Amino acid sequence: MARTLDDLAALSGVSRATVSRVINGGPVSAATRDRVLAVLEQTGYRPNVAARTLASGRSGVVGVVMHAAPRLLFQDRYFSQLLEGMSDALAEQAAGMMLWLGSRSKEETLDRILSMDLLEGVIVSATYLDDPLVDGLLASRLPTVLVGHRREDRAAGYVDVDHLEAADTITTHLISVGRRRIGHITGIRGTVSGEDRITGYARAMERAGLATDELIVEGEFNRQSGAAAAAELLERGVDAIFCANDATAEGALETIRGKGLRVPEDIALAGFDDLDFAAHLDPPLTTIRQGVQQQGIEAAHVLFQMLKDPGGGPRRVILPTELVIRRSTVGGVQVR
Amino acid sequence: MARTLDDLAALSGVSRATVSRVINGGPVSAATRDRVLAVLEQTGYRPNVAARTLASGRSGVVGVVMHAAPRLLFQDRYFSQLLEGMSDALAEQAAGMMLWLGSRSKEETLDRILSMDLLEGVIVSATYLDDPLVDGLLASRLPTVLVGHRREDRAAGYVDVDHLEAADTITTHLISVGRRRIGHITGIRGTVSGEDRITGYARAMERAGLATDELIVEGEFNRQSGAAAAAELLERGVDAIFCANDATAEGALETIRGKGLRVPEDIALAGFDDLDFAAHLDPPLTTIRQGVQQQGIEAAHVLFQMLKDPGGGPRRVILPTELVIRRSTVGGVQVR
DNA sequence: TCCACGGGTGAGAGCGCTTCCAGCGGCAGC
DNA sequence: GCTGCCGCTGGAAGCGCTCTCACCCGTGGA
Repeated sequence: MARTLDDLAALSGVSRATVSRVINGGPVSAATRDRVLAVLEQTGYRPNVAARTLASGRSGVVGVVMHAAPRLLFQDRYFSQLLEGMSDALAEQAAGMMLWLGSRSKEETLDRILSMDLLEGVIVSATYLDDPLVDGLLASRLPTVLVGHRREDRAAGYVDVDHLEAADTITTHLISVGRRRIGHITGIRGTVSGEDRITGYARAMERAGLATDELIVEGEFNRQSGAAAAAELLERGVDAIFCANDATAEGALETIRGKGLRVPEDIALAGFDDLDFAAHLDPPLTTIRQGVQQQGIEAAHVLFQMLKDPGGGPRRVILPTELVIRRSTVGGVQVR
Repeated sequence: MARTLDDLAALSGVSRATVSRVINGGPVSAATRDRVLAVLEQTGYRPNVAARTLASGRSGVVGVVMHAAPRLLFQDRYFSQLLEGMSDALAEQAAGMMLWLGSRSKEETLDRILSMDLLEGVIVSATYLDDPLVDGLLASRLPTVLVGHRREDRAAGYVDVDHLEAADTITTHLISVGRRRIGHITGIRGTVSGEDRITGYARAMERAGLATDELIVEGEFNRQSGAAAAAELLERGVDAIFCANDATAEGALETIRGKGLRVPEDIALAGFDDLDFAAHLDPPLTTIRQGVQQQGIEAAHVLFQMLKDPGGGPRRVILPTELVIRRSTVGGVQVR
């Protein structure tokens, strides 16, 4: 089996340079091209990635960085869905993807990625507003796409959903079903999604002329914090709770029922994410569906775009969300 | 900032070869070594991976292959935990990891991995007994470690847990609490874990002199199939069900309670995996805990071992499992 | 004092590929 | 018929590193 360009050149009776041109789309006469292509086909030749990278700087390998705390990382399906989406989209055009999870410090991870000198671009999932890893990548000359983050000030591409708008929508839904004392259990402070959802909630409340004093309690995107925060809100008196994500809502639900209260008759409950279990809660949870897998796919496409047309400026994509109304906010009526 | 070996050589007043020796541990006088190390430190030099790979064949990059159907892939935390374990272990010694999920056909994936010519070794998570991807990797000269699979016939390293023994243990536990008509809802046929768990179950039953006729129903490792299979088993009459995994058990639980039966009074229920939710079911589920993350870590270590000592023959690791007894098999008594 | 030896070092040849540059032949224009 | 141009092609120079080989020099034995 032919392994190197020289072998192929010999087999097809042309020079190595010409074979390289055929592979990379350089100017070659039709006759020569056909001949070489035939040999290429028949030998099943694949270029050596290391050599190609060394000579040209293009490797076809892109990096994916998901530097989150282990307990956050794969706790829900967010990162895995993202990964699946990216993998599918990258499979079409890239040679492979290198993955960095949070096994090292951010500085160390950044250092390794940059010094690798192998990557053509990076997709980084950033959950926190401030992230030195993101800063470092953006400061480098490595084409970078952010997922779940927005930086207006830089030449970075990004993909995100409009948390603010979605939070506004679901809060407005709660208002529309007659709730007035609507509490909010936040996500982790300092995260993009956490902060944006707070803002969206506050905006909807304000527009409706409703107060939010004492109605915002800090959570941590998980069941335990949801349960604790819900207890606090119940004490302060609420008729609805919008939780920063589904896991938080699950915790809140436990607390609410533990106190002998009914959902949604006494307390309407809403989440965010529409994870698998949301539809299986009792009652099924009203929530916001965001196409996480689609975000992964889009991120890959944005990166390809940036690689293909480096001068074209960064591309920004905001994906739509969907309000999924279930019985936790509109009891009695059978929805979905 | 110094970027190439030549720069470093100039800076430290030695030849490129000597700098390379310092980096790679060749014979160098102490004085020279110290001098070069100082420069190395101060410049923060990192070797170019592509060039190093091209010249030596060693890249420090290992491949991780998880070629499963999307619905299987990250449905539960199995693959993500595996990934986290590997990532942590690889971080210590490898430059990076390339990931392949099931976005392409197995043939295409295999082809890409092999032609990449960049990887030092591969860790492949194989769920099915027969897998052309595994065959192809083993047939190549690429050092390969299997996770969740055993091949006695080849020079492959592997890491696995003893499903058979574990299934025997949990079945024996059901017997020891007085059950006699113990049904088994299998995993997907043809998977290593599915088949081994059947065998373990059958072995325990046989040893106790209990029949298994009509007591084995095929499942698919998920809730839906568990619910359906349980219905069938209940019709045939059972006093206990051992499910091939926790998700299956969750489905079975729904069916059992749907028929107005009590767990464990009427039907004792056992699962396998000890996923997060197992402890939160009502009643909490007796199951087998397997250290998935640990499997990932071990797999990385086995691979490093093989890379360090290629002649040393493959290493095989079987990790222990743990029987976690909860109220789904021993109601009344408060366990855990 | 001479020779054999060996640890430490540098020169240089690649690894497989891309890409610049020069050259070749054929065609149009004069 | 000769020059000029242009499209293709091959030669060759690297990309940054590893590793073999030869060499240098200092040491110990004869």
